[in-house]
Amino acid sequence: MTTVHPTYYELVYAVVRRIPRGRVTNYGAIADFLALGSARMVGWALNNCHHIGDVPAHRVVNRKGELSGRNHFGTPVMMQQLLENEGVAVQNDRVVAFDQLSWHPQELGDDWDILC
DNA sequence: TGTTTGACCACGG
DNA sequence: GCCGTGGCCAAAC
Repeated sequence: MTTVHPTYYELVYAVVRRIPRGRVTNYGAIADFLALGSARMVGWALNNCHHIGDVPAHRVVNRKGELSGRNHFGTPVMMQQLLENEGVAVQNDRVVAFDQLSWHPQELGDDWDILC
């Protein structure tokens, strides 16, 4: 591991940590905000998020609002339970009123680059 | 070093 | 409105 500067994972994790409680976002929004890589890359990064432990990956869903990553949690229902615990209604492995709960990283403000 | 693989997205048919 | 295809970029093999 010679690379010392923040990896792409770090950026993704940082954004995911900033997702407000009770809100959800999608992979494309994160990738678009970072202006790096692609939505696939975000999913790939989240695949390794278990290595971190404090990343609320359950707040990240695909563009359709489906819990596409539920299979990567301990149990398939864990992701849904976590969301419901935050007040996010989930039904049929899909976030209800996803359009309303959808959140974009740009909501953080222009100071994000500095915070990073 | 080239190929394969992803928790995706947009587009066209 | 569903299905196939291409694009995207970084890690693993």
